Amino acid sequence: MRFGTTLIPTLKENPGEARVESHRLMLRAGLIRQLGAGIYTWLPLGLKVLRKVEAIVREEMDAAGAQEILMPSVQPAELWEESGRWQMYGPELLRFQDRGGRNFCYGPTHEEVVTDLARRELRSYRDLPANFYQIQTKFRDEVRPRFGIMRGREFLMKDAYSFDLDEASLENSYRIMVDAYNRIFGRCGLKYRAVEADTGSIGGAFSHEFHVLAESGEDVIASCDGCGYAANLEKAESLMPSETEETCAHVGPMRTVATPGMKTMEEVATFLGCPVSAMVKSLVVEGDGRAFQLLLRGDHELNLVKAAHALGVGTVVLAEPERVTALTGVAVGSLGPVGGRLPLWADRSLAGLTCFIAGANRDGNHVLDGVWGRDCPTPRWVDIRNVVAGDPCPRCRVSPLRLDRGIEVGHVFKLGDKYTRAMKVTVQDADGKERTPIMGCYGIGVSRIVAAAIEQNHDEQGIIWPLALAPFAVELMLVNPREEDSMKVAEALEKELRQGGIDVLMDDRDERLGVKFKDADLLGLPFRAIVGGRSLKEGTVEIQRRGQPEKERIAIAEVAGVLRARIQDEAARGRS
RNA sequence: CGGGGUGUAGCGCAGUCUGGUAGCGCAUCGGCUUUGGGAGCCGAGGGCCGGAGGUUCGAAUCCUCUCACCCCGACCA
Repeated sequence: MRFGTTLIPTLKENPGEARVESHRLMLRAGLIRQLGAGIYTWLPLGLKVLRKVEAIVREEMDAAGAQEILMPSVQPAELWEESGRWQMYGPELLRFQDRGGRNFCYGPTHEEVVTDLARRELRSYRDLPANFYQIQTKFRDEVRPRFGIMRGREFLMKDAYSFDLDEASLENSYRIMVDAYNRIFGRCGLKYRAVEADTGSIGGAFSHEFHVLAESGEDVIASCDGCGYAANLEKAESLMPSETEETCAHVGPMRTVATPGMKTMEEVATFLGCPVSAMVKSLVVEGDGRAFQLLLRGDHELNLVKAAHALGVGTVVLAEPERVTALTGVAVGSLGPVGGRLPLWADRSLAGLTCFIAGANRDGNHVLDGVWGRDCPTPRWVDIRNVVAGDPCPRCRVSPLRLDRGIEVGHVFKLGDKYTRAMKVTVQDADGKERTPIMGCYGIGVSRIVAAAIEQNHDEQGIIWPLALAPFAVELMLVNPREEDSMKVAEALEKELRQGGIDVLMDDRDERLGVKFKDADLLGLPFRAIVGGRSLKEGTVEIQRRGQPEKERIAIAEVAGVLRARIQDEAARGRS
């Protein structure tokens, strides 16, 4: 491909709206252009990258025995009513009507469609296990699209759905997908981590997320360098403290002190001269029509997902301050465990406090030297907080947990019979009995991988593509395209490389060399060959690896061979 | 959804407070020079100042409405 005749609109200046490096660089390198909030056009170079990711995903899915299909992006509401999600799904679901007033949605996911396919086409246990996948455009009307392609509303996703007769078979299908995912992300040249994840409202035994590690990631993942445990923050467990903490020198009788006008934990802690970690904060949540008072150490954060599990309710929401007062008779700042109206559920970490400081359930007052079971009912000890860096690993109980940020690029989980049951999928088993298959579902954010790869691979000058994702392996730069000799050498080299199966972008523009260098750095193609000028006079071509400063002069006749060898070498190392 | 911000040339921005016929840099086009890391000089083209309504002799500028995009928040009492 020639630079001069391809739409590669590079930008010298930083676009104002971009907040993360991948977004900035994708705009500056001319990979994408925004059409609306969270909606982007892929320009030629960006599309090349997207296709590379797609190809890797497709190869590995095929190799794992999954069958590619393509389902409609527009889906009739009836299917969603059958599964119950027409009501359950919130405003993220883009709904609209056809000319006859019939309801449709633009698919944010395809469980309903694939399940409908399964009930029509799968008859016998001999048709199982089956795994269908597609690579398709999805639309989710995100509350707040941001970071360019990273969290767009429209995006390209690979989604796969497996059907098995029993749990053991599903286990196997699931494992095959996890293996395939590891190969996919490895081949993409990404530093990633597979983590245990919450299964959400769908339930099911377990679930894994695949995260590309990056500072700008929106998710937090906890991991243990000692034993390899890794989980996202929603899921990561905290342990019951093994020893009690001496929070009071002498445990005396409980006292009440006035803390007029103090609203935050910090204000009260400062006033009382005690650490925030010795204080107990109370939060009121509601779920399934019931209200609960949750207790946490002052320096800990509530985890709503874990709280929902602990309380045995579907979802929980934090009550508004007015609602809290209505339920408890106290303003939020003075809520506490002593003499309250609501059932108490406390994070396990509080079991380690010999005594506590908390709101007094009287406006403007706090209690000191409270003791569980003496001054208030002993709460139920549950795991409802976010883990923090340094917490002991819940699995090996030895090493400390570390927290990293990640970009979720893959998610696999077992669906069970949620959809097959709701939509009445059955097959006959060997005994001729009707059985309901169970499902697994496996997603990869194809377009998000492009952004994640850039997030992980760039410098001040621009992108540094992993070889496997680079739109071209080589940029062939002509110092002066008007020189006939240079052009001849470059064209011969381009032809030779192409015949060797290597993608080449030739910068044949009649621009100043500096412009071409800057653009080359920005585009970040792995290898660069510079034809012309002083090196050509001595019969050589300069080659350079993006990200490394050295340039090498190689005899013209050998350039293609050297480049091919380097590329093959890197590709081989990338796969191992 | 709540709060804040911004819409002016392809891109980045000034001009808005204090109304007076729209500007800068980059990019684009032409000419000359230059040519190994975003060149210099000369010249040129390009604007429904997001949209609608209003106030005024006169509106990018003031008022009302509206649309779009961006940011922050939507758990810490």
